[in-house]
Parts: sequence; structure tokens; C-alpha cells
Amino acid sequence: MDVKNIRIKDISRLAGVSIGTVDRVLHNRGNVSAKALHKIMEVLDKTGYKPNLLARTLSSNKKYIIASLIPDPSLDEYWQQSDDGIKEAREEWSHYNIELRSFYFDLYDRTSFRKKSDEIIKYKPDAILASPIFHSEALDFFDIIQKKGIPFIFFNSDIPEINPLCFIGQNLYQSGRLCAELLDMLIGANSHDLCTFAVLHVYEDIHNSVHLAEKEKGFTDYFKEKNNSNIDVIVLDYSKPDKILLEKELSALLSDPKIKGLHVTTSKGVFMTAESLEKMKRKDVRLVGYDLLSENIYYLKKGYVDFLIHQNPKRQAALGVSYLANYLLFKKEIPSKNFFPLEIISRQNLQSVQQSLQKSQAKNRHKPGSR
Amino acid sequence: MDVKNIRIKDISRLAGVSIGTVDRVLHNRGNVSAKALHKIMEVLDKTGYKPNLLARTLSSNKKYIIASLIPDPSLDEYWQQSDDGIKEAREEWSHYNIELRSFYFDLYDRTSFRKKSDEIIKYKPDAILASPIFHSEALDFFDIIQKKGIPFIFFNSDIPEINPLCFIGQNLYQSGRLCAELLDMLIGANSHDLCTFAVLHVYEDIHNSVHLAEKEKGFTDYFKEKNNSNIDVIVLDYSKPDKILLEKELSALLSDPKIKGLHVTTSKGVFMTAESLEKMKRKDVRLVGYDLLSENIYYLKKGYVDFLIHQNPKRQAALGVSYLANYLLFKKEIPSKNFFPLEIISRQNLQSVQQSLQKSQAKNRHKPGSR
DNA sequence: GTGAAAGCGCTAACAA
DNA sequence: TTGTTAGCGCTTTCAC
Repeated sequence: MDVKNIRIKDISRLAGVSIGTVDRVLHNRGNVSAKALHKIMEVLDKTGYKPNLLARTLSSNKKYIIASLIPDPSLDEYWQQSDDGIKEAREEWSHYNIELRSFYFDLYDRTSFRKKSDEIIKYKPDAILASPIFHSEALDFFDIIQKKGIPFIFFNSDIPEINPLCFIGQNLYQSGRLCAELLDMLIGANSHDLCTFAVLHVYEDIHNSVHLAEKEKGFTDYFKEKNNSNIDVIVLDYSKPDKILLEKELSALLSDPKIKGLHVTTSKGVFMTAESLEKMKRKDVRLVGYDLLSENIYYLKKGYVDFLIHQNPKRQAALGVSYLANYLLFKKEIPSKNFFPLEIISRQNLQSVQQSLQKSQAKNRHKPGSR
Repeated sequence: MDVKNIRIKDISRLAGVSIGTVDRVLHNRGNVSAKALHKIMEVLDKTGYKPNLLARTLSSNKKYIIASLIPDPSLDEYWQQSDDGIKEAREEWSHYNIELRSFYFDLYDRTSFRKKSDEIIKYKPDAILASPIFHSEALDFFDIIQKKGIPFIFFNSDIPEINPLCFIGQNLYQSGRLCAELLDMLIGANSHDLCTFAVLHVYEDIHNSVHLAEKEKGFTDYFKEKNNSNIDVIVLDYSKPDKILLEKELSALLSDPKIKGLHVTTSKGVFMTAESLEKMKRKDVRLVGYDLLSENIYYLKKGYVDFLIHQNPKRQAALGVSYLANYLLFKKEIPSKNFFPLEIISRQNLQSVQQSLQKSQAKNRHKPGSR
């Protein structure tokens, strides 16, 4: 029971070789006779040797640089949350010789993506965490990165063709289904009246059209499978909407009394829509949408939004860094996909979720008397 | 920018003393002249010295023992999930000289709690993670533990009087409110019919009566505040229920057509109630309850349960260990409360949540060729 | 009071 | 192909 951990020294003794040789086989560095190799492998297996990670990182005094590439958080609350996750991870890993450098691009300017990705290449990072928002630009960039053999992880958006080490994000199709279910529970399930649900794509730029399409598909599929002829689903696009215009369009839409619920597929669209609902005093229309933006939360509390799906951008980003750090330092295996849970936020569990997000890491700054 | 981390050696050089002396002030070990102390403190402050935790733990070759005290997981799926969390944490921290020893008591036998806590005292652990299910027994035990100065954390159940280092768990009152909201959304909000919701306490033992009362209070408060005279709430107790009996009682209860929704406050009560509903073919009654037991999930999928509140026992337990390990090794500060988010589980997000729970830590077992 | 030095388990450069 | 050795930053013992 109380076996102390086996050290390299023990392995070398048991195999009748020196620790240098053991180290060589542990790291496949070659220059080992077949006989020694065989013997060492045997001992390794029998003892179930696990390297001491502390000693490992302490000794191999390497500095690793991880670059992150995300939209500018100062302009967008959602990305601010991601950035918080990265900052938290930076703190956490700074002790382990991991340096984290952030690169921000403009969410609405693909050339800035290009510019920043060029900067990253010059910076020669050991790994990259990125949200490849601009498809074709990302394709070019990560093609180069891949050729250089630099590992990278995508989060929030995926580009499966370029095969990142891992994708971290949500299953958007399923989130569309979930929104459908929630609206269904709120209205449709018990109603025998005719009922129409509207999917609203409210967006300022086209670059996340794939996202929106997947959500839409999940939503419509849910009701297709339900096969209730009383329930109808319509889809509407509002690109580059301004408030006045959107309100007019919504007003027209909602003049149809069959419209009972809305599924807004973009985070900013949620509060824009909710604001219109408030002006129209239409609390009778149910609304489900995405993300804990402060304005969305405001309308959730006021009752104009019923459910928000939380993507947990903070934890997504932190996990991405954590994966890369583990990969670089410990060569840990990383799952190729990590789908985050679809978190349902309502008025009554909002506070508990917000609380659990604030938990900041205690700092390790020296305090005399501590040890 | 590229300042390499300051080492003890640097401090000693800057303060014109030896590293031994620096170490003495870092750990308040005395035997330092006022002058040296002053100078070192000054340098420490100026440089913002942060100790290298890796070197620290590697060097001070201490073994810490953490004891965990929870109900026997082999008899209860909920506690099995907690135990999984502890096992995961054991793996994770084994490299850091943290030994985790589990003590299990019988959930229905307070004397076994006493027995196991006696065992723990003999074991002389450096810290304890416990779920203090049996109030008075726990009171006695942790009084002793406190006098011995052994740090401890509670999870799942709290006993605020004895002031643990931290309590990890959910806000049960709020979870009652959440269940009320969900039922309200499922039925009440749009209905002008008379409507009664029933709170069902289905339990085998009285020891978690405080839990149940809090949930009940949250539930009833929600509807009190809503102040809708069409909505009524009743509360029912089924202690030590067998299936036959429970079904009879439920059948009687549900003969009242005003009963539209049930809030079952215990995890095992959920599937027992759902099973009865199935036998009675009463899919028209809505049911919200607690915990991802496999039987609860079964009935969720089948449509006899509408929402489950997930307490995430696995992550609660893992976090508890993590807190204690950080406290022992790094003297990290720990928040005195950590309320977990109230996670809403429905048919459509179930899979995504289960997926994210399975994520097992990649093992560090040696694989030749890795490093 | 203070400093020197050995050692924690591992890496990597160097000698043999 | 192998073994030896000097660190990584910190703790701790022991001699001065």
C-alpha cells in the first residue's frame, strides 16, 4: 500500500543500467542497445512508473509561449468573458514557465485578423489558442501554422478541415433543439391553438452564418420530429439592423397573434429584440436566446427574456489554455473535441451561475508568514 | 517585460545575506537580526517575489494526508458520483505528495458515522473533506477536529455553527424557487384555470429534513410572491415509502384534476414518483426534481420527468480536495462558501451535460515516446 | 544569527 | 552505447 513513488533511480537500479539510459528510453532519444531498451521497458511496465511532473518541469527549464487570437474584448462583452478566462489561465500557469500572449483582432474587420495572425507568426509561439472567426483567413493562417508544426486549439468556432488539436465549444445544432424544447415547454406543449415560433437571425456581419444555420436547423428539426400540425416555424433574417428598423419589423411580425415565441440566434440580437418587446409592451411573447451579456441579463430579469443559453466563454478559454499547457509541459493527451454543456439560465438560477463564475483564483503573491 | 522570475538567490544577493536567512524570514522561523529582517522584507516587497511552487513541493518532501468522510458509494448512486470526484482528485494530486484516504459510513446508520470518524482521528490526517450528514454526531466529531487544529471542508451538507474552512454546495432555498419557476413556466404562467402544485418529500430517513425544508420554503415563497390566487401549493410527506404504498397515495392525490405539477425534493423520490406516474399513464402531470441518477434520467427521457436540478456531486467533491490540497501545499486562501450553480437539465441538454461530466483526466501513466 | 551544502526527481550536456 | 554530473529553486540540517 504505502509504496513510495518509483523514481528513475529505482528503474535504473532494477534494470541494471544508469539513469541516463533510462532517461533516454523515456524520451525516445535513441542510442540505447536493444537489450537495455527491452529490460528497461519491462521494468517500466512492471513498476507502472509515473514521472514526477514537478521535478520534470523544474528541471527542464524551458519557457513555453502560448499565443491567443480572439476578437478585441474591449468592444464586445462576450469576448471580454473569454479574455477573462485567458487572464485567469495566465495567472495559473505563470509558475510553470508558460507565457501567454494575447493578440486581438477586430470582430468586424477581416484584414485585422490577417494582420494579427502575421504578428503571431513573427512571435514564434509554441502553441496557439484561437477563435477562427474568419473562415478563409483562418484557413490560410493555420495552414502555415500546421506546416510549421505548431500545435493549436480552436474554441467557439471550429474549422474541422484543418484539424486542430482540439475544438472546444458547444454543439450548436443541439442548442437549437434545446431552445425549441424550452419554447415548446413554455407554450406549445399544452396548447391546442395554432402557434407559430419565429427564429430570428439578428446580426451585423455575415461571418458567423454557419453558426446561425446550425442553431436554426436544430430548432426546426425539433418541431419537425414533433410533427404537430398546430405548430409552425418561420425564419427571419435581420442583417445590420438598427433599433428603429428592427422595432418596426418586429412590430409587423408580432401583429400576427399566432406568434407565441421567438428564438434569437445571436447574443446581441437578444437584447435588441427584448428592448423592442419592452417598448411594445409585449410580455406575452416568449423569448429564448444566447449568452450572459449584461443587457440580456437585464431583460431576463425584467421578464422579456425567458431563457438564455450560456456558453461559458470564460471556462472555454481557460480550458483551452490549460489543454495547451498540459500538452506542452506534460505531453498530456487532449480530446479532439470538448463540447461544453448547454447551460440553461432562467431568472431563478441566474444568481447561482453568476456566483460560480466570479470565483477568482487566490493569488500566490508572497505574504510573510505564509509558506 | 521579460524579467525572469526572481529567485531566493536573487533576494539574498540584493539584501546582502545568505539564502538561508531569506528562507528564515520567508517562513517566520526567527533567528534573524532585526536589521537583516528589515532589509529582506524591503527587497521582498520591491521585487514582488513569488516562490516557485514546483521547487517548493519538490524540495520539502512532505506527505500530506487528506481524509474524506462520505456515505458509502456502493449503496447510492448519488454518492458514487461524489466518490468519482474524489477518485479523480486523488489521481490528480498524487504527484504532489497528497495522499487521499476515503472513509465511508452507512447513510442510514448514525453509529457508523461515529465509528468512521473515530477511525479518522486515529489516522491523524492533515485535513478532512466531509459531508456531515448526521448533525449531532458531526458536531461532536468536528469539535474534536477543530481543537486539534485540523482544517476541514464540508460539502453537500453544512453545519455553519462549527465554521468549516469552506462549505461547498448548492443554495437549496434557491433551488426550491427554481423548481417553482420551472413548474410555473410549464403550466401556471399562461393558465387561468385553478392549479395546484404539490411538494413531495419522499424519504427513507429523517436526517436530511433540513434540506427538504429549505427546498420547500423556496418553492412556496416563489408562489407566495407571485400572489396568484389561482395557484395553490400543498406539501406532502411520504416517509419510508414502498412502491405499492406510494403509488396508492399518488393515485389518490392525482385524482384531483387541479394537481398539475409535482416538485419532488429527494433524488430517489423522483424516480419512484415517476414510476408511479408511468403506471398510471399520467403524462399530463409535470414533474421536476433532483439529481442525475440513472433511473431519474430514464424517466426524464421518457417524459415523466421534465426537469432535473443537477448538483454536480462529482465536481463538488473534486473541488473540495483541490481546495484542501492547495491549502496544505501552497497555503492558498479558500473562499468560505462556494455555492454551485443550479444546473437545469432537460431532455435536450442532458447529453451535453453528461458528456462534459465524463471527461476523465488523461492519465500520466508512462507511455514510451511521450515526455 | 548566519552561511554552506546536501538533496528533492528529473534533464541534458559531456566524458568515456 | 553508456555513465556521470551539474544544475532547476527551494528546504533543511549542521557547523560556525
